[in-house]
Amino acid sequence: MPERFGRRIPEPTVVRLPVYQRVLLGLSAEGVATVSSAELAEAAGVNAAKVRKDLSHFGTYGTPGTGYDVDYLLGQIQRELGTDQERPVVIVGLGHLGHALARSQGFAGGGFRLVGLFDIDASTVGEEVAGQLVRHICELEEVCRREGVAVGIITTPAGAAQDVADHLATGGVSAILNFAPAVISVPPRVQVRHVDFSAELQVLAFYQAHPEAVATRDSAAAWRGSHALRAHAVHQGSHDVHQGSVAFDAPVGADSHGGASHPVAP
Amino acid sequence: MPERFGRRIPEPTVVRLPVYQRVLLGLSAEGVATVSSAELAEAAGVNAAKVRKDLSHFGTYGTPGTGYDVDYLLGQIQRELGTDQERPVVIVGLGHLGHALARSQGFAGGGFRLVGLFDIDASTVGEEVAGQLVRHICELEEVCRREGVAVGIITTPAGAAQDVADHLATGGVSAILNFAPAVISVPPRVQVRHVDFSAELQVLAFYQAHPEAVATRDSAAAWRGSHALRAHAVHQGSHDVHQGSVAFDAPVGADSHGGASHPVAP
DNA sequence: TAGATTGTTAATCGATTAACAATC
DNA sequence: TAGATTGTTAATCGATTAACAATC
Repeated sequence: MPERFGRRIPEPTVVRLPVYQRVLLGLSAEGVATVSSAELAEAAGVNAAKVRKDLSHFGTYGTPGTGYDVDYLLGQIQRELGTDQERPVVIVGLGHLGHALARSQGFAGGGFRLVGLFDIDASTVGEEVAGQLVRHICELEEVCRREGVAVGIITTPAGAAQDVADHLATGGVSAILNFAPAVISVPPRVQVRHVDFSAELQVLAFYQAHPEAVATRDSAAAWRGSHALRAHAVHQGSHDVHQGSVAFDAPVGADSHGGASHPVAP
Repeated sequence: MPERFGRRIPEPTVVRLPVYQRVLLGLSAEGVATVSSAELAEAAGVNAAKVRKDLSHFGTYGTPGTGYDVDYLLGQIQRELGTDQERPVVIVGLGHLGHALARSQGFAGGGFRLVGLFDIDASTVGEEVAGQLVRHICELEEVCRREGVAVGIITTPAGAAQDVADHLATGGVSAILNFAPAVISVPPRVQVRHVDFSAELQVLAFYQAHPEAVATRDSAAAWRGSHALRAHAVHQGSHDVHQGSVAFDAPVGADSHGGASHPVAP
C-alpha cells in the first residue's frame, strides 16, 4: 500500500503521466490487453523501474507475472489527470502561434474546452478563429470569472506577458501555460508552466557546441532495441503503432511506422 | 578555478542559460552595467545560490562586492551557447504550428537560419512560407546533407514523427526539436528535445485536480518581491523592462510593464 | 510448479541550498 | 576600513536505479 494521503507526487512523475497515457491509448486502440512495465517503459522512452515507481505513487494497478491491464491502467491515469472534468481554456495573443494552438487538436482529447480568444490589436479583434470570435483584452478578466476559466494560455510577445498574467490571475485563473519568451511572476495559488521554443533551440545548440557535456542517455540501448523491433515489424508486415493522436493538425500523412512498435497479442 | 575539463554541466543548468541570457539582453539594452546574483536570480525566477553555482561551471565572471558586468557576462553566456555560429535549421510539417514557427522571430536572435521547409502533402508543397518554398519530404535527407543542417524541427502529426526523425538522422542532423505528440527514438549521437503542448496542459490539469500535490515554489516569496517592485516601478513612471524580444510575432502590443523590473542605475 | 513480473526497499546519484571565507 | 557580494564547500534534499521478496 502506498501512502495515499498525503501524497507528494514528484513533478517528474507528473510530467511522465501524459506520456504513459498516450502510449496506453495507442495500445488500447490496437486491442492490446496487457502491458508489462518493461514494454510500457520502452514505448515511453524511460526505464522499467521508473514506470513501476511512478505508478506505485497512485496505487497498485499491476499483476505480478502478468503486467498491467491496459484499459484499467489507462482509466486510472486518466482519473489522476482529471481528464473527466471539462476545463475551460482561453488563449491570449492571436498571432501565428495563438492561431495555430486555437486550431489544434490538443484540447479535445484531454478534457479542455476553448471558451475564449483575446487580443489587443484592433485588426484582430472581431476575427473568427476556430469558431470563436476574438475579443478585446479588456474583456479578459470578466470572461475568466464568468466562465470559470481554468487555464490561460499566453501567446503574446514577451513585453505583454506579465500584464496578461496579472489579468488572468485577477480573473481567478489558477493555471497558466506561457509561450511568451519571458519569465512571469504570479501569486502562489497560480501554477505556471513555460514553453520556450527559442530556449529549446539554444539548449540543442549548447550540446552541439559541447559534445563532451552531453549526458549519456538510456536511449542508447533503447534505440538499438526499438530499431530492431521496428525493423522486425516492417519485416512482418504492418504492426504499426499509431500513437495517441492528440496531434497538431499538420497535413503530413500519418502513414509511416510508429515510434513504439509493440508485439501485439495474437 | 572550476574544473574546466572535463566539464560535465548539469542539464538543469544548461536549460537556465538561455533564461539568463535573455534577462541580460534586457538589462544591457537598458544600459545597466552590473548585476548581482540576487538581482539576476529574481529576474530569472530562481534563487541566487543557483545563479552563482550555474555560472561557476563556466568560469569566474563576477567581482565580489560588485556583482557581474552585464555585457561581459552576456558575452560569455552567448559564447557558451554557441550563438556566434550560424546553425542551419529545417522545419518538417507545415501545418498551422509549422507555419507559425517558420514565421516566428525565434531563429534570428539565437544564431539559427531557416534553410528548408518540408511537407508530404501535395497541396502544401510548392507554397511559399517565410520566403521559403515548401519542398517535398523526399528531398529532406539530401538537403540536410548538402546544407549541413544542424537542427531539425518536427511539426508533423504523431504518426509521421518517427519516420521524419529517421530521415533527419540519416541526413546527418544531430539535434531534433520534436513538437509532435510522440516519443521518437534516434541513434545516440542525436539529441532530442520534446515540446509537448497537450502534455503541458495535462500537467496543469493534474495540479488543479490535486492541489495538495503542488510543490511549494520559491516564487511565493519571489512574487511578493517582484510585485512590490513592479508597483514601485509603475509609481515612479516607466522604468519598464522589455525583455529579450526573441518573440513570437503575435500582434499584441508590447506596451505593458515587463516581468522583471530592475532598479536602474541613475 | 516454473517462469514472469510486480511493488518496495535501500543504495546511489545528482541537484539544490545555506553558509561562509575570500575578496573587492 | 566597512559593506557587499562572490565562488565554493558541505549539508540537504529528492529522484533514479538495482535488486529482490512477494505474488500471480
